[in-house]
Amino acid sequence: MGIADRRQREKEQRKTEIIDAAERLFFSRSYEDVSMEDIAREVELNKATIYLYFKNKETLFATIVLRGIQILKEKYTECMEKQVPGIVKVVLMGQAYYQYSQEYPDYLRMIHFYGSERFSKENPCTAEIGKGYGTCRLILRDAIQEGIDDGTIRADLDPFLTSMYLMISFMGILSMENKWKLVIEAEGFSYEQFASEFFRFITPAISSGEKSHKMDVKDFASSGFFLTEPVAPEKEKRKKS
Amino acid sequence: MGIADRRQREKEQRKTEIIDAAERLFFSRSYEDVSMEDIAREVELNKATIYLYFKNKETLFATIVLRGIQILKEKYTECMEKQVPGIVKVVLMGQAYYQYSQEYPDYLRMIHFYGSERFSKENPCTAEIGKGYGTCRLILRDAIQEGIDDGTIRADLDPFLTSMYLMISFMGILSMENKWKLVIEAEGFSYEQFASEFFRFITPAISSGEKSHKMDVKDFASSGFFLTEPVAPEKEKRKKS
DNA sequence: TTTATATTATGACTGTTAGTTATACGATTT
DNA sequence: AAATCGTATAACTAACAGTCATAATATAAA
Repeated sequence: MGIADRRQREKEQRKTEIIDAAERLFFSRSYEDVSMEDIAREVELNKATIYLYFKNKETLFATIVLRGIQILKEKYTECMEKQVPGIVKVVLMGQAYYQYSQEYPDYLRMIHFYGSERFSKENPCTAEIGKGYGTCRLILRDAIQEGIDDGTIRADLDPFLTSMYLMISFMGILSMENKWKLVIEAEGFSYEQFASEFFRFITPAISSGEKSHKMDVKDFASSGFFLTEPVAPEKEKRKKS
Repeated sequence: MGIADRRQREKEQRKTEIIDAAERLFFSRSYEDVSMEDIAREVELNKATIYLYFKNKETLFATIVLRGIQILKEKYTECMEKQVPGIVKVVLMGQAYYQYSQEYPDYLRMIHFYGSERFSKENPCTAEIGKGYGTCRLILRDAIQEGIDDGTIRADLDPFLTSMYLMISFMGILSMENKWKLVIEAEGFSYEQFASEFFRFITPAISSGEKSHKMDVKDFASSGFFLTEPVAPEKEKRKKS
């Protein structure tokens, strides 16, 4: 009994060792630039051994992506638990996404890479990753519903659609960092400003314009609610504070 | 003289034949599922011959992506030439993107695939594709500037940032069709409604709230300006008209 | 017309990689 | 001590991007 247990534990530990080794490599190089040979060398096992633990390279990669999604889910859950109006939860979730992109840029890169085709939809991991992302969106949707109920979010919005639009926007803004950072900085913005300003841009689209809009500008802007100071439309004022 | 000309023409024709054959295959299968052998067979040439015309598979793929970008650029230019207020141009550009996604779903898929890493940034085609996309965004930025000048768009918005946010949102909304279509339809929406409703969602974020906001709702909603009728927040009204 | 030259095309090749298989090892059980 | 079972491995296959020496073909020169 104890022996079977130990063997089970050892097996799971081996699996974890493989994931850890693969993660180190996938964090530092792209999917195509990491071969199963490389991973085998990193974890000091034969390549064929890895295939005893993972069906294929895709599944191993997806397992790491799932780790990343899990962390994001936790961040969203924390936002939801805060005692603040619905619209503030929504903005907090956007900011949580931004913070995630700064804390775990490699997970985020892998998540986006996994989302971009080439990975089989039949793989059970794909469904699980989709479910993980879906959970985040559901949390966001609940926050939107709360905002509608407490009067801080436009009552005519559909919570489902709005949660989709916001998730897609968050994802888009933060998946572009590598690609468009230089363009953004060439225009005199830091990426942090770029992300922060997005919340100020989007708030009027969701705000009920009564309680919440005034609240954003007056109460939150000065108390660290937004990531940075607002950007004035004149170029001269764009320098990062 | 005439002979050199003819040979030049013939060479370019061969190149076009290769691109056309590759396009047919890349339209029907994914990047990884189309081999250079396949393309060679399709165009009835030896694989090595293709390498006389294209440096590598990436470059051939990118050449097709450029065709797609060119078409999008033309659509944006058309919107810009319309004699309408700035905010209407902006929404028209979003709709142009939607129409493009319906007319040329395969180009769009290839464009998004090209954008998702794995393709070398050193390849001159990558820069050219980036420039093509950049041109679209500049057109959008000009439309936003016009809207600010004619009072239909919030004067406190930065045209550069706003054009980025909108482009990213358009791209995001329309790159998700394959992935999230089922989720959206499970909620009782058609993808067309999903895209159309986005414009109604985003308009308050850019509208100056004076001339333009009322204009959207009163004048345009009933005259085909939006793609579909507005969606009421109740699930019962979600069926596609 | 014949020969030389340049361009275009090709079959056969290399190197790399994901994934498989037959075999060996080592711990546990009989 | 022998049989059993799970784990590990070396050697393999198949597929593919990209290369190269050689051949075929068209143009130019003799």
